Amino acid sequence: MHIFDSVQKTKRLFTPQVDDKVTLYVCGPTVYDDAHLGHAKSALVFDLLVRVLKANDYSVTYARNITDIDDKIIKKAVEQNKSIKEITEFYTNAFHKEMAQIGVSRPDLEPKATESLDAMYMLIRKLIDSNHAYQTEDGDIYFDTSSDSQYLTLSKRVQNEDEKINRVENSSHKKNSSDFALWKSVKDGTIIFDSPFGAGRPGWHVECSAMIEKHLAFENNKFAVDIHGGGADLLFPHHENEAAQTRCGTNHALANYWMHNGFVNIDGEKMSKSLGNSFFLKDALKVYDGEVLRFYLLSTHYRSNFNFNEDDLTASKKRLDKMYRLKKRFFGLAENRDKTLFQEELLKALSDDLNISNALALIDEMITHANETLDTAGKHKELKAETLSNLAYIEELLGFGAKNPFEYFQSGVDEETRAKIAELILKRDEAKKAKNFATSDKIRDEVLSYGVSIMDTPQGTFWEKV
RNA sequence: GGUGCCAUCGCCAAGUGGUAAGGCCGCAGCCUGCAAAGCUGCUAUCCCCAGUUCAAAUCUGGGUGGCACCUCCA
Repeated sequence: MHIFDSVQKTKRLFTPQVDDKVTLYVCGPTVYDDAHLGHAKSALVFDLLVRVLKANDYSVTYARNITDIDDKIIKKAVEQNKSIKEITEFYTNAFHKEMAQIGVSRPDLEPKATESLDAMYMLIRKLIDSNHAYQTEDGDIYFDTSSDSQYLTLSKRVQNEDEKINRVENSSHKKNSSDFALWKSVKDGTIIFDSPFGAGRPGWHVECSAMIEKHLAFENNKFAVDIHGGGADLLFPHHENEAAQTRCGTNHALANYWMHNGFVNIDGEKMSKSLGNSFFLKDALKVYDGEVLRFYLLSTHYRSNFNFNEDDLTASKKRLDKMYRLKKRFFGLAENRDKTLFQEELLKALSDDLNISNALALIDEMITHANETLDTAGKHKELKAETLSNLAYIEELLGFGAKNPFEYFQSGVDEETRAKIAELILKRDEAKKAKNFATSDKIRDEVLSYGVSIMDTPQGTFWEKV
């Protein structure tokens, strides 16, 4: 398997540190608001990565944190006169529910900041003891970036001298402008945790380093985790700072491979609250099927920026429809799990830094070939077995096609309408049998008025929601 | 201003030295009572200029045009 390492900026052969065991850590959401399409994209990308790693016979331990200590959470709690816990539980539950709707499996570990304070204290202690961190007069603890000769090697950033001077003047107690908070002492009497360093709350960056150390890292490994992932915007400063903390506070580097997913834009615009709420996953799910969203958001390479657009989504849906129509032709038949050449090629494509475009092209070709063979030789036993196996493999590896195909095409249509459509189709079939085509076509128009299309097959007449 | 990324058919999108995958849309045809679905066929030389090479979309230099990060952010 090959992975593009976004720090070394090159595609590297993936080799775990320990045998066939892979540790993966991905920065998860800060639970102060609803998940947007960007959260969905990131979760989907690493969900796919885990599936592909497993298909390559790796044993994967995947951790994605929940940041439930944060200034924005506190702000919201104060605004809504609720407890921190009420806010974080609400959004954590919503996150889980929405991720499930787009087929994202739960990670093996989902550490919360509030449950990892001990690990943070330990790391901060080590950093202070080794002179990589210092406490100011007012109780804040900062990481001393000048103490780390490798600082900024991750994001390959060059510090701006002018800015450096300005910031030091603005922030009275920091030694260097780039120093970042490990611990913020309480100043306004809001939310506090009692730590050995006084009351306050941890900085964002230290949460991840500490959780990785607590849950995934082995003391004497060269790297704390094999792969560290997250959105492209996290490279600096978040990952840079995480890496510095781990490097200076433990005896290993943070990650061997870094993966950063591209951004989701809406109709060419960067997502922002001023654009309204259309970018919330929950709102997208009101309009589009979760699996269609999954397919669409995964349909382009994970490192590219993604432009969310309704026309493209529609085109993408048609591609998924085609797979389900093939599944219809096999519905009810027993699954077969023999490994086929197609499956080997599919895995090979995805093992090349998750090349989804090549994978989807292979799927399209497989579908076309299966349809073609089925059209010309309906009772092709071998083909049936192979196709069933292929569809099951796609479901496992990519999470596409798990639904009942009839349900897939008819989702969102209420019982009453379904009954009415069924009744009309029955009438039409009678008219057709009597070769009364004027009547049957009239009935068809009536069926179509429900926003569905119908298709006559050897197995009978079926309808799909348009 | 600093750093970095990108530019492939009407649209989406692979391909990083060996002669342009796939999907959507469109056109023609097969199938069908007619449709729909399915199938078949057709449609680009890769932003511009210069260079390296037997060979470049792929490498180098220059240009033009987008975008991202540098503050919280997936």
